[in-house]
Amino acid sequence: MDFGAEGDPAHLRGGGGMKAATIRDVAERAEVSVASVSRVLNGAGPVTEATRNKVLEAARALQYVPHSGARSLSTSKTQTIGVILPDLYGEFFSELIRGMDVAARSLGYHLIVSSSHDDAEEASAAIRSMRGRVDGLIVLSPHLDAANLAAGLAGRTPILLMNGGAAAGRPSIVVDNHGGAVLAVEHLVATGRRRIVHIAGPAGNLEAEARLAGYLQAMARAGLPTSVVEGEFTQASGHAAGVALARREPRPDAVFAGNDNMAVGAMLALQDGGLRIPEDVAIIGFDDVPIASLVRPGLTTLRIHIAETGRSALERLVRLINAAGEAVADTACEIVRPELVVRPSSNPATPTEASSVPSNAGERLRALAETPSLKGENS
Amino acid sequence: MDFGAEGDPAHLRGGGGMKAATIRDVAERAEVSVASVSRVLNGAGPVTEATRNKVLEAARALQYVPHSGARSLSTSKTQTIGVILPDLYGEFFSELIRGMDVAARSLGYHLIVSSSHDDAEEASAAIRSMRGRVDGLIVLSPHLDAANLAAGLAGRTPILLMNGGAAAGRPSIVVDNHGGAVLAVEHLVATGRRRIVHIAGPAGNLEAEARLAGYLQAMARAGLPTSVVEGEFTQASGHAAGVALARREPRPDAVFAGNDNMAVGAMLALQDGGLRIPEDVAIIGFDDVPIASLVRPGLTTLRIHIAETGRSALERLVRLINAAGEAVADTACEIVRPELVVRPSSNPATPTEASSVPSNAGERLRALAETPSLKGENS
DNA sequence: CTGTTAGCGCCTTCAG
DNA sequence: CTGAAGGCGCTAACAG
Repeated sequence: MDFGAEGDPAHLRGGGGMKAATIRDVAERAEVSVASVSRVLNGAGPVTEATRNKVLEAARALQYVPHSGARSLSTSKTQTIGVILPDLYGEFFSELIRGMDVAARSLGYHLIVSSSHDDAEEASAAIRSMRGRVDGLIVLSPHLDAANLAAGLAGRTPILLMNGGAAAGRPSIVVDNHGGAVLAVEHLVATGRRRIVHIAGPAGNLEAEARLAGYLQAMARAGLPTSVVEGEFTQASGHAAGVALARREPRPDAVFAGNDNMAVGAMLALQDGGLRIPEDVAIIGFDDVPIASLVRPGLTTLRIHIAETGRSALERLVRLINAAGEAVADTACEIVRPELVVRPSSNPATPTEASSVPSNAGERLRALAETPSLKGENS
Repeated sequence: MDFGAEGDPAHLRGGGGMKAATIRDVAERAEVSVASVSRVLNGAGPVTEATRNKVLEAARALQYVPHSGARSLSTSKTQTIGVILPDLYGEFFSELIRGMDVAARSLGYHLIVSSSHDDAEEASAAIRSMRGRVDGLIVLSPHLDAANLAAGLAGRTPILLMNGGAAAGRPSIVVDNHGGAVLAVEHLVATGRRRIVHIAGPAGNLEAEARLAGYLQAMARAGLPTSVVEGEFTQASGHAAGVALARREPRPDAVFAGNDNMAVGAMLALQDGGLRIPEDVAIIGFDDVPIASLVRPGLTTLRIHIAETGRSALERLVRLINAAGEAVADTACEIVRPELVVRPSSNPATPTEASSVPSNAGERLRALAETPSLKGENS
């Protein structure tokens, strides 16, 4: 043990002040080559039980941890995927990320998130800055069209589009926003509503526009006059819209908001304006974020299994990554169809006298019926 | 879409099939050395206007994007920081991450998140896997104590602890959970409540335990009998607790939940059980997540400016990173003091007859008063 | 089975 | 001002 007697005090510090050990340090201490160390640590290649032990013991002694950055460089695999999103507000994106994170973990990938890109240029820069640090990208930022995407990538980084603008020929996942909106309107019409207002998402947002289009079409088909208020997908904008609507004459008898965020904001505003939900005004949102079932009355909405969608998106991207070159096969645009979830906020108008009690029986009943879902979604 | 008249068919594909250009490719095309390219692209070092132009133009033609992984290896700076958290459920962590993300962006850092580590071993592995891909770590996972931390790092990766277990001698940020709990109880006592039950967070969670301890101490000081129900920080567990409490005799007149999640769950259960909030039972939570102001009645809680805390945490970590070696100065444990936010859920018991209208005047008033904050928080 | 040798793509002295 | 050369830490052919 000539080398063992070195007595280097720095090593004794247990990783406190020393520079991290490299594979070479381990090799020296174990008196083998770096190749052997690599082989042992990666479980690849033939190794004697003897050297294996020497390496393992040296690695432990040095508290060696492989430098994933260096490894990435030589394998050209980072085991991390990037997610480009518009911002982190609201529950939609956090749910989505949660789903992706779960999938990523189980597939051995890391997640690197990048958000709040105001314009296409900035978003494009963000995606560019990902080169060399991710194996693939999931893009949700609505600012990125096909052109900017192309400008952003030099290489063939696999990309999964989820920003509503299904660029033809690119793997993508889009929600059937139009169809969902139609379902919403049809539900309201079927339950006796006629003066149905739509609180739209921001102009330029493809999802918002598709939902708006669906509303317009369904209303036209029902022979009803349309009315659209502009919103921004935020609770605040929904609230503002609600304030305005509460004063409008004749008062709307239903509100279809472009997403749950705005629906909740509008609901609070309408309630604060003295209107009863759903007796005076029915409300329906879009997305089915967790909060939708927690507000009172519970919010009718179009359910997208958000976390589930995120999980499946990530899995598909990983498949794309592994498929590498010949993945030209997967160029499909997967469509997620929202499902109508009826909650008390859109109950058919009930007799006026019944609505003055804190909670009518019907609502109470539904609330209880919903309870189990809490467990399923949150435990 | 004229990508240049070069006529290279591969390039026309808009980054479709070519392998990404390297710095060497740029150098060759510009007929200079890689060193010059590097200098130009990094704006460092003296360069002739002529070569600078040649390089720039070559880079553009090749759609060159620097490989950040490679750059990291040579500069030993990744410009990304890792966040280790227990899970992504609920609004608390998503708010926190949002705050961090904003700060990271403005400081030129990326964020890599890693969550859902069930035990200390797994969490320790996660943090180990970060070596070489982050410049620093923010640890929120409650499973990691000082020992496991030390075991995880070989080098001197800066770490900011936020898991409630302020390891002495390590930079950390902790919430004054004990003090907050005392505030909660004192508020309830001051408004006439006596049978105050605590829904505690999971045993073993330091935050949960501190809040519990605060509750016990404040109750003792007030000369009141204590009662604790176990929860898990989830809405479901809060709901379950609420169901049990609704049946209890004598009925509690106040519930202090370990966090807002559980408070909301309990509130719904109590309401569904026919109890009125706050007339029959007052409820108070902890954290002040966005949803706290959206449920009805609005939830009284202890406000932690979550996103703000996240932002400041990230900034501090970056400071630590830049301070590099001599940072032994910052070993402090920053304390975040929660602030009591009174909302209708803990209003003093009001006359019974007033409570039968859908919303009493007082609640209505407060709801309106809260509205502006929506704008600030969500726009 | 093991060691040697090239790189991965970039930055950065150090001469010229 | 510019180019050549040596790493950063690791993996992956090759020879032995």
